[in-house]
Amino acid sequence: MSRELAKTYDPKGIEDRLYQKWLEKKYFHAEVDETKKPFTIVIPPPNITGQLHMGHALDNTMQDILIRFKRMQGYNALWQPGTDHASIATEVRIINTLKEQGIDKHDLGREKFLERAWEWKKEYGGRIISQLKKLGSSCDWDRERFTMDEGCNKAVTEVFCKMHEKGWIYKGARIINWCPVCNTSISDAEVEYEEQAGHFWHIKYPLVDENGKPSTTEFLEFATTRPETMLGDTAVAINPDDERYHHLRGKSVWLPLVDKPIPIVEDSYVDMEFGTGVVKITPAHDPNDFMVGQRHNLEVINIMNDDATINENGGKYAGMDRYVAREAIVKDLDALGLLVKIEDYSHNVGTHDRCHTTVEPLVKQQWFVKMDELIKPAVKAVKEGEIKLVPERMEKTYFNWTDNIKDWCISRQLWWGHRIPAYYCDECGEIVVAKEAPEKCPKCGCTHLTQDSDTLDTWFSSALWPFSTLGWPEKTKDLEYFYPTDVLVTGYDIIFFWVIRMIFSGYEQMGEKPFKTVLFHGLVRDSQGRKMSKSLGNGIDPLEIIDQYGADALRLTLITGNAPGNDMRFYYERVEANRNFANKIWNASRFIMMNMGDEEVKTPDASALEPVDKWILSKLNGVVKEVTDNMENYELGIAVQKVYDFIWDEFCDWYIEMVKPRLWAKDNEASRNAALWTLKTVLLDALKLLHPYMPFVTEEIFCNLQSEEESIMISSWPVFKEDRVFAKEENDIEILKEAVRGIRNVRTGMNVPPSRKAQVYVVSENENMRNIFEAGKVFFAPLAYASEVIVQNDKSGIADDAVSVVIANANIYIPFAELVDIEKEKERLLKEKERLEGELKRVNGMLSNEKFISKAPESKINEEKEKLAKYTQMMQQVEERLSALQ
RNA sequence: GGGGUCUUAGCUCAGCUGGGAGAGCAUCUGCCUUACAAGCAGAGGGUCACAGGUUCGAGCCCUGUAGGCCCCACCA
Repeated sequence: MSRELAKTYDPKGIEDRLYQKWLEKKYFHAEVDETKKPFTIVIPPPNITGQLHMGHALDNTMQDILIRFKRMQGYNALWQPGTDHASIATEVRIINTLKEQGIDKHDLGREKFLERAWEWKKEYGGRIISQLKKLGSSCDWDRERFTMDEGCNKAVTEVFCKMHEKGWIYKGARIINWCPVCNTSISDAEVEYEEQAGHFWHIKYPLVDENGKPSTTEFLEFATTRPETMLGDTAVAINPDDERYHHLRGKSVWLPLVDKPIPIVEDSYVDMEFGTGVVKITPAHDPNDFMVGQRHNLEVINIMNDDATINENGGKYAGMDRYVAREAIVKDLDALGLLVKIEDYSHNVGTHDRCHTTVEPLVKQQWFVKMDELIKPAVKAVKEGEIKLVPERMEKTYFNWTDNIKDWCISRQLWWGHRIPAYYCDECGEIVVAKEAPEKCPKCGCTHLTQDSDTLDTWFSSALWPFSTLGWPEKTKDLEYFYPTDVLVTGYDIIFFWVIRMIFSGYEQMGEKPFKTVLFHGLVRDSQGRKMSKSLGNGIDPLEIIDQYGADALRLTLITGNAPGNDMRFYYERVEANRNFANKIWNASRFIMMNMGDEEVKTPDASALEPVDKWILSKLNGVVKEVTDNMENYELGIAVQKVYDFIWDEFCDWYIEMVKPRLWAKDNEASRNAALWTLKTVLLDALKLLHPYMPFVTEEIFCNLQSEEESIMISSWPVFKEDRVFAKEENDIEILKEAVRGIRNVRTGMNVPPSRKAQVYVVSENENMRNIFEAGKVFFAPLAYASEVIVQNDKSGIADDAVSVVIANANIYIPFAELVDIEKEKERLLKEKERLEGELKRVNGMLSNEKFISKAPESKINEEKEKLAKYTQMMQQVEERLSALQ
């Protein structure tokens, strides 16, 4: 059999081939299996309009890591995939495409429009899925769902009708946020506040005199940022405690331009300290004014059309755009002498998060979800730890929202989405909410009923995603087995839109949480820390990175050096470093395979294992535990860092170098076999630990290394083994490593080329130390560039001017004769002495502190005592050396 | 206005429940040593933002200050 591997790892070709194999073998597929414990993740469904960006890449890499980890641990792992119809985002895209063809949405008509939308879905819905596959995502594609497929539609209708019956979904005229460009209402969560430079118009309204006419002498002054809304003013308000205006109680002012009197009302909402302490009240176009209006029974006059032009209530301004009307009104007020002054003013303006149009608050009939009761179990669940948020601080954000919850406006004046299952009787106006269109009106019996033309907020269906995808409202086996799901992985930016809504929906519909843990990640930013955005053009395409460096390198880059919930910056240099890591493992494996050749590696007797073998096995054992623990705690960055360090530093840089002489020696088959077996065993376990992070390179090596195994992704996760703890060997090898490092250090300090070998004397009165070095000679010699290693218990036969390296309980001498510069050597030893003095001072300081002795734990005290002994001993050696050089 | 978060090596960031400061990149010096130059061996570089406090002991816990970022609220 041939085990030839290319000299560098090239992910191209390999990745697609392996992914295809996994698909064919159905490794991603999960079925209900009562003999196994389920582990479930539902994907945050990407928009059908979407293209894979770094946020998706991060989100899905994290999910894939968790799913692969649990699958290897023996869980029945289901990663439920699907896509979101993304009502408004998709509708806007289609409208724009139509516009390019010169077609208006309304000319096309609803039915034809929806046909186009479905075509769009067919064309682009699959794009993001194929991109997720490039990443290596091990979703169960057989279960792919869509928020507007038959099952999800059923779930939506079911929930709407149920909640309506319960009175938790209602229709009413409330003040809502209106987007004049998208022509629809939007929820509070969709409003994004932007700081904008504007003006503050100081205006005065004349008081109404005894004759019911506007006074020419008395005025009430106030300021506004939106003068055009005055057309809908139905009062001005003052604070009831404001003595400056007490003489105006019960009076009215004259609303100019509209020419009618409006009352002065008293309301504590008015801040006396701000401006003149007078506020104009426009109930139809400001949320606060709306509430004031309700308290004082004020008339609500809507002055705007859906496209934000002034309507017939605006008199001569009717037909003007809101900003045109603003200018005209200011001009007219000025002409009347009612404009006091104009100030520059910077304030926050609500905009639509999709199109950034300034939203217009206005009063309209809409459908709402009543939140006060619904939210309660969702609050309780997080408060009591029933649902865990990772990192924990996200709870603050969560509660900030739940504590200030307002009813959720769910109706949208859009076509692409779930149509509201409400029907209106054309004759008597009766409203019927039902799963099926009613044949006739239950009130008047007529057969002319029209369905509500609105659709639902896109988040209404995604709120049901964790159970609608498992078959709800049917009582399916999947639902029973896989629900509640285990982890939800998502960005903290959609905690309000989605996470909270899934939680309350889960409790309300299922009577059970939708997931046990929410793992949040942050944003992937560019190298300068800016958000990646289309307008800045600073986005980095994950697919290009995959093409250039491989999916494994990309995945590792997104995971390393990052704690949960934190934003991260993206650097090409880091991808490169991770690509190099893939290559490093590739070459280590190549080395092992080359040495294995075609021979069979037998499991050695325990006695055949040498100290180095036990050392690396013991180290690996520790890493297995650390990695597993960190992954259980969702510390993916720390976990993979441990694997990385172990593979590169311990395994490649030390262990492989240490066993080379044994592999090349022809005379000791048992030792060679033990080394090969250890190499293979450690590599295989390390590959398994790495597999969730770097699925492709690990699979390729795994299968090359042992052709009879079909896949690493269905192999079992390594476990900590008590019988592989070798404390003594771990300790002994560390001593040898320290000695090697010391020798290398001295040599480079003297510019000795590696090619110049020298004798190395190890002198120790300690028998154990001598044994350690004797046993390690085979590899110690080449690592320390020694021509010969001589271990003895005294200094006999060693030249006084030999270079020395001091380690605890031993002195190492390298007689370099002509290369040694006595002065430099003294300098080096003095520096070492200085270092030891510092250490001793610190240790002595601690140990002579009575409070430390009485309060610190015993283990800590013993630790320091051991150090004291070690440093004292080393100090003695250094001093001896110094005096010998005098 | 409320809340969160960050400030650690030249850069980007780790640092879990408090017990002698780490990584990658960058810089410098040697090396083509029969897996890997996408590599190997070594080196330099940090009053852990500042000021207090708790503690035998603080990068880590508490309080305050300064600066950055984010979220929420929205005084018209």
